[in-house]
Amino acid sequence: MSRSDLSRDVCTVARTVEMVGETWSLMILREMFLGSRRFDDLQRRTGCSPHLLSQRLKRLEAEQIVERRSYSERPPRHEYRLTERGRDLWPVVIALKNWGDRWLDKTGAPPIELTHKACGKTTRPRMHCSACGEPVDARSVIVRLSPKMARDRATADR
Amino acid sequence: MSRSDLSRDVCTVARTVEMVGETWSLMILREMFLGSRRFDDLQRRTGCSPHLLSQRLKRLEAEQIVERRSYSERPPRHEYRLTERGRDLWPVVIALKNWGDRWLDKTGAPPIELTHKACGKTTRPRMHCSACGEPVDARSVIVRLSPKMARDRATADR
DNA sequence: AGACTCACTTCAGATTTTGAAGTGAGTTGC
DNA sequence: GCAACTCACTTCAAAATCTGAAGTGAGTCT
Repeated sequence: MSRSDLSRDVCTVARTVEMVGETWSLMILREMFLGSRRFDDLQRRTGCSPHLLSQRLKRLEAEQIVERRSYSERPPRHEYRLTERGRDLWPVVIALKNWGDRWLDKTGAPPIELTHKACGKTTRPRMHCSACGEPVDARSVIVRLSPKMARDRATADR
Repeated sequence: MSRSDLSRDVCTVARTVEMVGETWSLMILREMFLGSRRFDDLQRRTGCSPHLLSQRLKRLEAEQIVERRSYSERPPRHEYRLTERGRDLWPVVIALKNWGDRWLDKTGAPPIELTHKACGKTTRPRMHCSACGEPVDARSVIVRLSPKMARDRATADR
C-alpha cells in the first residue's frame, strides 16, 4: 500500500488522515479557526511557504473544506473560508490543542483560551459519550470493527 | 519559518502538529488504538513501508508517545505500547474518525464502532464544554489569545 | 511616477518517501 | 540437523515532495 491508497481504505480515519493529516493543512485549519482568511495572513501566521500554501489551499478547496471567494472586484481580492465540512474539523484541532496544553506547555496558561458563549465560562472541551453524556477516553470504550473493515485487515495479513 | 521551527512556536497546536501531525504517525496511532503492538502488524495494517515505520516508531518513542518493550528474550521479540501521553491522543483519532464517518462514509455504518463500557451503548464521542457539560462546536466558543501568542502573531506580520 | 499591497507562480537544490530487497537471531517441522 | 519460516528490522536507489528565495501582475496610494 502506498500513501495514496489510503483514500481507498475502508477506514474513515485513514481517509480523513489522507485529506488533512499533514502539517500544513492542520496549521492552516488552526489559523482559520483563529480567524485568518487572507492568503498573506495565512502565509505569515502559519509560516508555510507561499508555494506550499497555494497547493494546500487548492487541495482543501478541492476537498470542499475551504471555499475561495472574492470579496472585492477592484482591487481583486480573495478570501478563504471554512465550509461547514471544514468547520466540522474543529474537534480535531481542539483535540491537538488539548494534548499540547497538557503535555507540552509548562506555563500552565494555554496560548489559546476558549470561552463557551452559552455559559460564559472558560472551557477546555472534552470527549463525552453520545449516549450517556459522561466523559470518555481510550480506556472507557470497546472497539468493534465492521465485517468489511475486519476483512480488510485480515487481507493485509496475507 | 521552516517546518522544524514549529517546535519553538508558542502555540501548542503547532507543536503537537509537529509531533504527530503526519500521515504515518496518525495511522500508527489509529492502529495502536485498535490494538496492534507488533512491528509486523503495524506495518501490514497501516501499509507503511518498514523503513518509514521504523523511523516513525523511533520518533514516537523519543517523544514518549510509545514505549518499546521486549516481551520475550528467546526468541527476541518486542512490542510497542502507547504510554499515558500516547493514550491521551485518543481524542485526536476519534475526532478524525467522527469527521470521516460523517463526511466520507456513504454506507452509514462506520467501519469502527465504539461501545461505552460504563453505559453499554454504542457511542460516537463528541466535544462537550468542561464547565457546563453541554456540547460545543466551532461556532459556540470565543477564542482569546494569550499575550505571548498574540505578540508572536503580530511579530510574524512584520 | 515610484512605492506598496495582495495573491500568487516559478525554480533549483535539499530532504523525504517509496518500494524492493536483504539481514540476522531464533524457532519449527520433518 | 537442516531447510523453511517468523519477527524485527536495515539498506539502497529512484521518485516525489518540500523549502526558500525570487519574480509576477493587477491594482492602489501619495
